[in-house]
Amino acid sequence: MGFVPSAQRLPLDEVLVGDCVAAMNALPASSVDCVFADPPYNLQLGTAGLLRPDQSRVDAVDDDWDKFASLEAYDTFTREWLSACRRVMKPNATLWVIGSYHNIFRVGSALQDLGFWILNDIVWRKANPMPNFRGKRFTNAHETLIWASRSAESKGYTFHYEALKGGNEDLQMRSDWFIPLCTGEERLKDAEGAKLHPTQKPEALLARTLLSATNPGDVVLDPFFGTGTTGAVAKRLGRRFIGIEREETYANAARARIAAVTQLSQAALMLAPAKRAEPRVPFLSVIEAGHIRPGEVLTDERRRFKATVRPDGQLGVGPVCGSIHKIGALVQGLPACNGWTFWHAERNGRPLVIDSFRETMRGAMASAG
Amino acid sequence: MGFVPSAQRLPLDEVLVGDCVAAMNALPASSVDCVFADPPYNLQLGTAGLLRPDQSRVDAVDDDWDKFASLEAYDTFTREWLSACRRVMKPNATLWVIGSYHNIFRVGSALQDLGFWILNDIVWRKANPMPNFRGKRFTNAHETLIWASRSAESKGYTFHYEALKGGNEDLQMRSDWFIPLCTGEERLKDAEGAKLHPTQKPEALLARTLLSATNPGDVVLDPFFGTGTTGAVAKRLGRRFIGIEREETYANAARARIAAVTQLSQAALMLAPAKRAEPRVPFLSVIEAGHIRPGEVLTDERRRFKATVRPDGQLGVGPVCGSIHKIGALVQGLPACNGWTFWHAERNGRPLVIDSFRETMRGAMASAG
DNA sequence: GAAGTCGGTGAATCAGCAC
DNA sequence: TGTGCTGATTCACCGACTT
Repeated sequence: MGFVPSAQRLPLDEVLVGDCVAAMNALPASSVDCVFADPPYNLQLGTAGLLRPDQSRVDAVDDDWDKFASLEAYDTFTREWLSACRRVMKPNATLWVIGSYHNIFRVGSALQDLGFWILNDIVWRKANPMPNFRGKRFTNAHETLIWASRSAESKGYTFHYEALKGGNEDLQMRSDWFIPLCTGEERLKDAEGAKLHPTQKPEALLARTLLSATNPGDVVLDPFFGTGTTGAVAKRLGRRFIGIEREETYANAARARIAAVTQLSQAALMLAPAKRAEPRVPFLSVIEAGHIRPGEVLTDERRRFKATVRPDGQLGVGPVCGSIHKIGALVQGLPACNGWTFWHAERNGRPLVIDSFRETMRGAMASAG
Repeated sequence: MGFVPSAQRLPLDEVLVGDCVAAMNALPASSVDCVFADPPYNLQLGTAGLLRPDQSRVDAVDDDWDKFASLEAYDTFTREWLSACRRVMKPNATLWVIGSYHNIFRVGSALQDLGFWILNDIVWRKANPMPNFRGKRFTNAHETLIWASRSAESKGYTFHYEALKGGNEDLQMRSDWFIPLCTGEERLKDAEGAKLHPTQKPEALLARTLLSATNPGDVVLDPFFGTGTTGAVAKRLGRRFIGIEREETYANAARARIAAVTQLSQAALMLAPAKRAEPRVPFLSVIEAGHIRPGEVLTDERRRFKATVRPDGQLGVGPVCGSIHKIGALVQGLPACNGWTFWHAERNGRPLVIDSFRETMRGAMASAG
């Protein structure tokens, strides 16, 4: 432990190096307004390593800090750091934790057991997730954040409802957020150009949490500071931070990163989220929404070709089945085909292009991002 | 308990009325292929009731079945029904559970503790969620499903990867699903026109889970059957079901609802054959069929590497010979290689991937029965 | 300079069968 | 049950490079 902060004074806008539980226990009680925590996920990967289809190796998280002997050991660790957080939180402070299905159920249960009161679970929908290379599961395309107040009695927590609504085209901000991964310029690299930290979070994610649940000048504590995304965003948004990080290398990188950040003007602090490209609509969703029935026969505009709609969102022609695009190409003998503009369903005695159903769906999805 | 099923016979396509743990314990072990469970959420609402902005009262879930004395009582209940499910699941069966932040962390922790192996967490993004009337939180716009196999060793579970991909415009199905709430015609009403069940799930949600993770003819168990959405969808998709429901009123509504459902045609049900189920074609057969000549030189697509086809179906590079896969890995210096997609033969002056010969062979094999 | 191509990569609990 | 062989498998984005 390289620091001994006074029990009276908060080490503001500093990165403390050491074990987070010990460091938090050295801070005064009831002293921070918000906690953001990105704890180890306890991934338990296989020993063989995962290969991509091109035989390159996936650079997975295999760091020592993510290794726990058992679920019980992980639970003990979780209760300890959550308890330490709770002690330093002001009565109306709130806590954010991010995790995946590997750990988030353990974390959620533990914080309920400790008396935290869950306000929302938030889904970070990744714009560009890693695919599932083996084709054995659904693409793991999201992570979960839990937002909780210190207790059920903490009614006075900060939540900028109106600002969030204004930044969301006057619709309430939902619990599912669509945000890209941290890549490109934003991703910190080491001298060799490799990623400096395996799990650096996007600043956009932190920005939305801090804008939602803190005021300018509030103190934000991050017990798993890593390369300091929380600190960088806090400084830019005019919040104070306390970072705790076990690895000196990460702490140093975080200090340099934060030093380069400048605070936004007060006026610029509440930006509207950028508009995303039009949402992609799976053909299966069009069936699920009831626009097209399973078993219905689709044709081209001039009714020369026919195909049957399957309940899984594929089209069938005789024994062959595939996506709307693939089957469209097949029946025409072409290398490719846009199924949305090729296939039609009979409505009011006339062929209606299925792309019109997609347009309808997009209208419904617009409010949901 | 109004039923005593034989330990030998499965009560298929029936609704059993009674406590789900007792009912499951009366079923034979290792007998069902899939479980879908929508347990009580333990909502812990305040006693005052929630008012909309126009002062009308929100018709919230306040039924007795959703009341538990404490988190511990809810955990005990959860472990009991999950254990009973696990006993009746076949070794490669999978379990789906749906919940919200009130209960899903308890459920997820409990099933991990019991030895289930989480395959994915799935986010059901609601197209039309109820707004947050007080403006104190984010709109609760999603629920979470956990998909788990019976144990980490259950590698042979059903997952229709190719069919899902085909229904999603040839992209892997992600873990976030956008599906509307159950409303309108689909929502069951009582004699007064009020909703019959407070938490009826949309059939589209069940359809996607059953299409993903079961085969036609599979047995799907639902221990919290309610008004029988699982049974209705299972019947329509050609699956068998076992429903267990405590309330006679709901069970009767479910029976009537399911009786009115007709199964989709066999043609509409047929799933795309999984790629791995396609017949294996030895490389030697491709030579024997005359698609490739012994002595012919194969190359990679860009003609950087060369190998000679031997009459026994191996490839030779200088003094070394081996399978198309082994030699492909060798020349590239990789640990492994799919020779079918790596090697090309010159046809019409251009490299043609040898996998296309395999496709041709498969077509011939299929038509030959 | 613009447009297109190519390679790299992201918190991953990611095989099945014969012997 | 363990070992070893065969073989099935990826999407969105970014940056560097080529045309």
